Amino acid sequence: MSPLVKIRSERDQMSAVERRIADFILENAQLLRDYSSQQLANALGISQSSVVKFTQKLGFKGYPDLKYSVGEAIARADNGDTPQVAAASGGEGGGASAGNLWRRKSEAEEATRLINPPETLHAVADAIEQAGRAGKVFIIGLGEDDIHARGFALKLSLLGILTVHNFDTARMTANVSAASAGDVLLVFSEHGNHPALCKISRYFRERRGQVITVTRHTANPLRALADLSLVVSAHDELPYIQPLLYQSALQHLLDGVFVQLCEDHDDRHAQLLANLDRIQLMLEP
Amino acid sequence: MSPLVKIRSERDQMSAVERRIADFILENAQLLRDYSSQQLANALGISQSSVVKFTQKLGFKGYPDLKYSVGEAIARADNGDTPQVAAASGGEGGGASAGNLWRRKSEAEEATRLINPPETLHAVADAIEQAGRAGKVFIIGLGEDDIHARGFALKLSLLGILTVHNFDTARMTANVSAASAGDVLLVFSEHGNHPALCKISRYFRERRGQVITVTRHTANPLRALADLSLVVSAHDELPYIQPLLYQSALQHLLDGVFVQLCEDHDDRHAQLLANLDRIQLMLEP
DNA sequence: ATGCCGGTCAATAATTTATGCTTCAACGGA
DNA sequence: TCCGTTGAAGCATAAATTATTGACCGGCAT
Repeated sequence: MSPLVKIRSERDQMSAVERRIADFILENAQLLRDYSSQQLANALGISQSSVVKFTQKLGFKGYPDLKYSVGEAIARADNGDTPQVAAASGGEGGGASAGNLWRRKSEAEEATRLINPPETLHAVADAIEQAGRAGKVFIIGLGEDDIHARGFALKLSLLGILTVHNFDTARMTANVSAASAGDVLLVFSEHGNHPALCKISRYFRERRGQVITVTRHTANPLRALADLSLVVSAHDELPYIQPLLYQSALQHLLDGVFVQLCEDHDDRHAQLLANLDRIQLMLEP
Repeated sequence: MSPLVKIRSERDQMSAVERRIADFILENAQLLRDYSSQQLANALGISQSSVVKFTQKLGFKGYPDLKYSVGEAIARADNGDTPQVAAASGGEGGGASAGNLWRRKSEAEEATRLINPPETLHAVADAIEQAGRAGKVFIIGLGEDDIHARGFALKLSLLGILTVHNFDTARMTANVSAASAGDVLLVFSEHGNHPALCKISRYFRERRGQVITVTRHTANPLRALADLSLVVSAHDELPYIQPLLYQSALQHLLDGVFVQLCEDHDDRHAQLLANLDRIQLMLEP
């Protein structure tokens, strides 16, 4: 995976100094070739050890390893971009941004996949499965987040998992008072700092329920409350592109959980088939 | 020029030791990543200084410089066959299907892009833009289709386009009676054979409104009624995968329309920015 | 034969990278 | 509010990697 995508994806979680390093590398990747860790540190007015620690935190063996990887990424990009442009311009009018959109989405999806360990996905799927067997699944999201909340709730109900979906904090607060141990609350909140959602989550935990949050990959109050948290990485300078990336990456993440639910549990799968059949019948009588 | 080509071209004029270094690098370029100059020397049973001298003779600044260049060359070369990524993501539990899901989605998105001519996308964007300027945009979808209807309606309203969204045929029927020329109806229906939606569309046409349908790429009654129709292609044998593909491809299609709306009309873009700002303010007071 | 020359190496200097330790500031709980 | 904890950042230094120096050796032309 491209180190640049990785840096980009973790940028939001970084400290100030780390973020400066990240930005410098992202903007001057080509310069890295001639920079030692010390020079990079000087350029930013920070200590050399910070640079090394930065690289290690990202999972590289050390500074030379990062440098080498960035070199590869640049080389690949130089080669990868040209055919892409050709394909896009050959494809359709206005296709430049269309092809580009697709590429950006892929990056966001990949970055998102990387920051959510498979164990977490498993754990989330398991928690939902358990709750579906012995309790209830509460789902909430506001605004655009409601779209995903709604879609996911629909899917869970197709699997025969009882879900309580709300898009209104007042009603959800009321509903949550019926929660008990073994239940799960799924909170969708891009920025994770909506006070009402935090309150609901806290209340839910007090009632011994398990809280799963889905937010951006930042340190946010909501996520801090979670038993399990799914995180999304998606960035773009263009304000009308970034939400598309966020939603696409989030959707991909949810799809992953859904697939796992289907594949890990044969009975869920069977239930899904039955429900799909039933719906089919309803649609064309 | 590629360092590997350079090495090969000068190989014939090298001394014995140099030639052994050259051969080793040419045959094991990928191993170079993890070799220091000392390790390389050990592997060949020669001195480390010979390795350094070798690199300098070739015109590199030193060993790390050669190493970096070789890294670039490899990255450029194995453009296309990168089994590492697939293997890596396929490694973990459930990862196989995760990587596969991604591939299938891409295929569906591409297929969908291919069957929707850019003129149609343009026409749809234009129609919506017109309606937003001089009339109303009605949006309806049932069940899972409602998810997309809802999401798209939300986006349009961010662009300052007045939308009337319904997920209930009775209410929509009532609303549609307020339609007039210059209005647009956007109908989401995967299979396109819901009688009530057909009726609503017909009624809408009678009132001189423009009907845009979003359905599967099949001959279906709803699509037959459309002034403009967007179509989605997405197939999979697995019943729990196919809906994911459908939704993903559909979303991508809608995103394309949305981007076009943003990019073709600066004022819409400006409106979007203003609305995003306003929302931002509301979220964190 | 002998002096020159390119090639190699061991030793070592120079540079670069990695790590241990300290300080400081922010956060949360008593 | 105070205190203990935590984590980020820098400094000093150890470790490593890389580059250079100078000595040695064998071939070769003078």
